Amino acid sequence: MNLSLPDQSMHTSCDGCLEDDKSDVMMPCFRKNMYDEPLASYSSGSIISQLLRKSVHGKRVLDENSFYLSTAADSGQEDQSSVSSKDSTVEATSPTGHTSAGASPEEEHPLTDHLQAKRARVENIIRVMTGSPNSRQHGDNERPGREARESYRENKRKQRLPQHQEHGAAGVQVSRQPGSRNGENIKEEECHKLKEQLHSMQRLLHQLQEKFLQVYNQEEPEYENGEAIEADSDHEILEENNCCMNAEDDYEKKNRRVTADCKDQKTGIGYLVHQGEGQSLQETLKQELSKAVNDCVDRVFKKVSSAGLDLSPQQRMSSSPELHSSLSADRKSQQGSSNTDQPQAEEARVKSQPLEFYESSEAQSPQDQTEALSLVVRKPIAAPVSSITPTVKRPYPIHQTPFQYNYSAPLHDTHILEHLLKYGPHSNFAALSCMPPSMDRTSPESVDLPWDAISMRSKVTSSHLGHHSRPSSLGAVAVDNLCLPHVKIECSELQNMAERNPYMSLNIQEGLTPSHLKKAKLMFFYTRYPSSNVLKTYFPDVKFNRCITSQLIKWFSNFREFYYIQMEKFARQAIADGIRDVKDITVSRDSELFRALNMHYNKANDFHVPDRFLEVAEITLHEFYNAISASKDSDSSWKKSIYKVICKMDSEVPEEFKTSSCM
DNA sequence: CAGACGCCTG
DNA sequence: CAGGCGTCTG
Repeated sequence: MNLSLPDQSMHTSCDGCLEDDKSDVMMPCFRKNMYDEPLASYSSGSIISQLLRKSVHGKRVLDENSFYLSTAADSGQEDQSSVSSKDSTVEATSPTGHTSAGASPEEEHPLTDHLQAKRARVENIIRVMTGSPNSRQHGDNERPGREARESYRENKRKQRLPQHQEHGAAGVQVSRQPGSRNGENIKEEECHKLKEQLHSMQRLLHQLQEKFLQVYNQEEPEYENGEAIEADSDHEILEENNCCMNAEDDYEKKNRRVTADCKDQKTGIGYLVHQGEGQSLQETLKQELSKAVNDCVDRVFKKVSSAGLDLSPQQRMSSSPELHSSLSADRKSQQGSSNTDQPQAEEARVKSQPLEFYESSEAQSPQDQTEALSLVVRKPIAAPVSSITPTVKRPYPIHQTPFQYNYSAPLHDTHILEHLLKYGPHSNFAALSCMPPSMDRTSPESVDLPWDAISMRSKVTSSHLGHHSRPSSLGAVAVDNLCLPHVKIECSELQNMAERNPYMSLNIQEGLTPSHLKKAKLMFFYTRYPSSNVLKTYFPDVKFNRCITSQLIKWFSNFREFYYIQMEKFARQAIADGIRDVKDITVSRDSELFRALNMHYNKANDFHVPDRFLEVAEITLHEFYNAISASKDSDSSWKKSIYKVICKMDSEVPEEFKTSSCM
């Protein structure tokens, strides 16, 4: 298999947007922006400081109180550029006065001021996230451009939600005297701040979940009485956290109140914290926070979107600026600020978390589902969520709940919509299953929203619900979480593995997602007969079991089926066309055969099919032509010999495909 | 017997 | 693409 892959084999139309690094080239193949700046860029002791500084700098989202939800990595290149330009525009009208006030001063200030500023920023983030979105609209540029620190400190006390927040921050302030801290303490403080953020976000998640429940209850009143209150907490590994010990208890208590999703996120966080000797602890915490929120909010939007957004398939798959803007008409006006200042920082943040638990839902999916259930797990979000920065408002306003967040990278509405429209609302509404009983059930704006997701996975209920220790009162909604016992065991094992292995930050999937399918299809260009080991190698983010393996194998079997059908069809066509010599039969990129295949395996046409595939296709076509010409097709198993030939022509799948996050 | 494959079907 | 079934193999 000395199949040298053409240099451009992984080339894509959007290569210009990314660096030349090979691994980076992989991503654009799937129209994902996998940002290339490694986390190591933040190797300095205060990662969060840099992040926050960058967040503040040029964006002013904090002061703008306009935190928008966005998904990070899956934005198309065109999106990227369009967003950038938009952001630039917005930036011009945004309170740029803050920018200099917020960013530059602290670079020169001594450590004390620096830390205070950082703290202030974090607190401001929390404040903004917990504050009412209506309290201040983004557009109010005239917001005074006072010193950021002042502003933050002020807001810290005025606008933070009661309880934990104030509490935790006060604790920090009291116990930590600025100027007397060494690097470790700084870390601790940052960790603490992040935890405060987590608390805040968890509360917001809670609110979101309340919204979910409201909607749900209005749609599915039959479940209202028994809403599952998910187990308090199966795993609490946060005690492993070795920083911010004084906040730990409080943190733990609060975490117990959060939903299953939160718990999952928290578990991830806990694990990440556990591994937290790394400098990226703060970073990972931040990421997890963002992801947790994003995950929940995404569900909201999926739900909302199911209410009647009507997009053509093209639109669904499109990342076009048009759609982008059409779906978020108010985004521009509310957009906090520009990305353009710190694109690399955001990119780094995104890329630094390629395999993390941004999809808590996946971990809850029934991995050993029976065949009654579609094996493709709907992926809530195909892209990692980033942390705090740019601001993209969700296309749908969610009233009553002040969840406006900001995320580091542009979380494109289009992507969210694209995803949810393409795959439907993920059934993973695990959040609901552990909602606190005290829910506000009167959310008028949600009454009309259909809850398609509820029926989506009803197939599963028949077979596995009974196994769950706490039969879901939410019906199919929680089906994904109703893992079979052994599934649950595997989940636990996975978590244990994650806890034990500091390097295992893979966002292990409990099921195959459409992204995996897409990846598999692209892999088909290289290998038609992948072995189980190859599959396991190239789907490192998949928790393999018999079912998953079989599914993947089945996928490739289906791919082959289509492939050979096309081959036979075109071979017969060639014969019908009177072609006498096999050599007259070629397969080029212009060939109809290739176009048919490309359409099937590379629908988006964003992947440069390796030349080798064309060769194999041509050989296959020749085989079929020869066999048919020799009337071998009268034999019932005449194709077997062809299969035998073709199966030897697999080439090695590029390493890039091993990157689980590339999808 | 499990796993892999192919074929057929929906 | 998934299910189901039959076949083959080790």
